[in-house]
Amino acid sequence: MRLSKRGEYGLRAMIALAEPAENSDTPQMMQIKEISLREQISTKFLEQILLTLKNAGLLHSKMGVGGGYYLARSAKEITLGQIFRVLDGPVAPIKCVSQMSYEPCGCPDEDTCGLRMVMGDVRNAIADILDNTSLADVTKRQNAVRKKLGKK
Amino acid sequence: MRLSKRGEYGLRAMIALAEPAENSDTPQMMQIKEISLREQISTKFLEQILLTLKNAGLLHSKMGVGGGYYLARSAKEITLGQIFRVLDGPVAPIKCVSQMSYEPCGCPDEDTCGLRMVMGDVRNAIADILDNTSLADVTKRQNAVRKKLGKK
DNA sequence: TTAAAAGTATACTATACCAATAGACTTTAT
DNA sequence: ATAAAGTCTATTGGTATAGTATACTTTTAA
Repeated sequence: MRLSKRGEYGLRAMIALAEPAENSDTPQMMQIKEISLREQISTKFLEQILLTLKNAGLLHSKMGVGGGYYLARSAKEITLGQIFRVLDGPVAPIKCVSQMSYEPCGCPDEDTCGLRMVMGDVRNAIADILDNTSLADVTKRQNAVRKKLGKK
Repeated sequence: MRLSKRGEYGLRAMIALAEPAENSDTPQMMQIKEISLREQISTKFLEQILLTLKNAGLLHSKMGVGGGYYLARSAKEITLGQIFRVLDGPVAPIKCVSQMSYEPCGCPDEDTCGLRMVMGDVRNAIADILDNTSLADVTKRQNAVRKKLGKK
């Protein structure tokens, strides 16, 4: 049940982009370098990832001097599920329970397949979290912990 | 969030081994061929998988004519989580929230990392299902559906 | 006692995917 | 015009997946 590095870096970057915007409604623009430095991610690799996210409509960008990336929508309207699916594909552990890319799995009878039932539960549990957690929820939670620990 | 073919086949095989034993307390023995035929799994590949499961202590076997594999413990006492971990490793989507094989993930500060918090939730949701579902639970559920649908 | 059934054990292979790197190209502000 | 920034395509090295092949050992029934 693994999150790939692409997924991890992409999620981290999106959270970073959501963070400063926290108290303003104007989208915060950040440069690739800025993010890669702060999150310790290979710049070139991050380039690809942000591009993918942009092509998927989750990010906008501005070219040229003083450019950068910014969220395509407000942090409340972007869920981790959306980001995850763009970078790592379906949430389902097995294709026969996938909503976005169903495929039969070769068991004798899908209707009575116990593995399928359980994996369906797992898929729903994961999707429940990822689809109901927005970037804003994440930054909110981070701040709560920071406050509690008296950090930064 | 993927279950590998090894994991899928292994779980399927274990469920198959749990099934006939349902109403008896004596462990049901099945041969590799029998299982591979019924579940449409490459015999040679399944061989490896069952061997792994055996070395992990979840299966026992009997060699020679009339031999086969059977569950090492009763179906109630084997959970899907145990099987999964043997074949596919940790349940956690990211190492920094893994119980069985923790590793830091390189974010600036683990305590306040939002991604880590959410992935921790995901890990717990998955583990909750997998560790609280036994092979007996699965076969029970299968039978309930069979009955309801009037199948076989 | 020996042949066949069955599991055990290693090694190998082809393919795909992942993570990262490289380099050339395009757009934009100054 | 030039430098800063994103865009695009290709390539690389490594690892994981999903098997296949082959030789070996143990057990049992004829």
